[in-house]
Amino acid sequence: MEPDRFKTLISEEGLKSTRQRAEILDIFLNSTGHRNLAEIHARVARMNPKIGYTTVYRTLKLLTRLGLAAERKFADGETRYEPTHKGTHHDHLICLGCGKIVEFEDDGLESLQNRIARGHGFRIFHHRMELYGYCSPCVRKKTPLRRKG
Amino acid sequence: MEPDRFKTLISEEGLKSTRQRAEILDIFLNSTGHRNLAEIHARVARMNPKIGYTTVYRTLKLLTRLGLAAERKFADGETRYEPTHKGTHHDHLICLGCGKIVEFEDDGLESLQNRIARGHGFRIFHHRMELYGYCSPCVRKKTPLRRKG
DNA sequence: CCCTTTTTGAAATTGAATTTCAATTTCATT
DNA sequence: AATGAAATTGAAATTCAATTTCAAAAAGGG
Ligand SMILES: [Mn+2]
Ligand SMILES: [Mn+2]
Ligand SMILES: [Zn+2]
Ligand SMILES: [Zn+2]
Repeated sequence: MEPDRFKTLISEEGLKSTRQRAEILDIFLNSTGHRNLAEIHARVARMNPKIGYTTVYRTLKLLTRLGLAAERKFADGETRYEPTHKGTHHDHLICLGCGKIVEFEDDGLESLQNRIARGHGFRIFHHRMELYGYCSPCVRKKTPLRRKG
Repeated sequence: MEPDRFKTLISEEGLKSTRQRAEILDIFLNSTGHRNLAEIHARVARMNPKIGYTTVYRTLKLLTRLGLAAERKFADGETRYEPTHKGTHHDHLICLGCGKIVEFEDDGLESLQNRIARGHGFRIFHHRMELYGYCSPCVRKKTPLRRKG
């Protein structure tokens, strides 16, 4: 996102455009997703050690409100953030071995969820769906299946 | 679960059978699911005010290890427990209006999840799937659609 | 530049989850 | 029934992320 578009977005909300917010957004958007606050703050602080943890916290909340960030809570319970610039909704495959997170999108899954909800008289607004298991490298590491000889 | 079967189960684990554990199990199994610790402890304390929060905490952890309880963390982040005596795996529909939780099971969903995981080279061990929306009474309350006249 | 409002950041607070530890209880063994 | 080692209990302490507080600093409209 260009700095100017962010300034506009910010001021449309009646908020002020600050150096801190711009820096945090920049760093956040240019890093890989699913990071917790401590990680994001560490990265921000490497660039500008004056920026406090609280400001990073508040800015990530703000970005979430603006739709630029998405808050995630996987099984470990920690709050993580990911940029939404990829735009579309997606769910997650999470490796219990190495922690790798793979994103996926499946229309069949989405429509099945809606069908199930409708079957129970629910009108769904969002869902949460995470698949926990082992990625193929980790499966290979764990189960040496059978060796030659 | 009969007290004797619990005693056996407990001692098979090399643990001791105590009055507290029996009481907590009894109360836990005879109440509706998805309760947080404070709620479970409150109910236990009503029966026996001598039993401490910590013991309830540890006992629920124990029951989870024994497979008699399942730990759940829905979107509010609080840890909740439900008895597993219904046995089978299920997922949840959660009403954002009234908090009602509806359980469902859908083989098609389960197999689709496995298919998706396999497609990404993952071997899945468990998953988490919650659908958030409004139940029909809450939908009716929120959107008075159209009135006669 | 001025003034009001917002923002910042260090420190304090909150609250659930977990650990500590001395006192108590269990239970296998006499 | 008494003994004693090992497990359990429960109040209090600790942990730790999340959130709030508040005085000082910065933004930005006029
Ligand atoms: Mn993602
Ligand atoms: Mn359930
Ligand atoms: Zn892996
Ligand atoms: Zn409802």
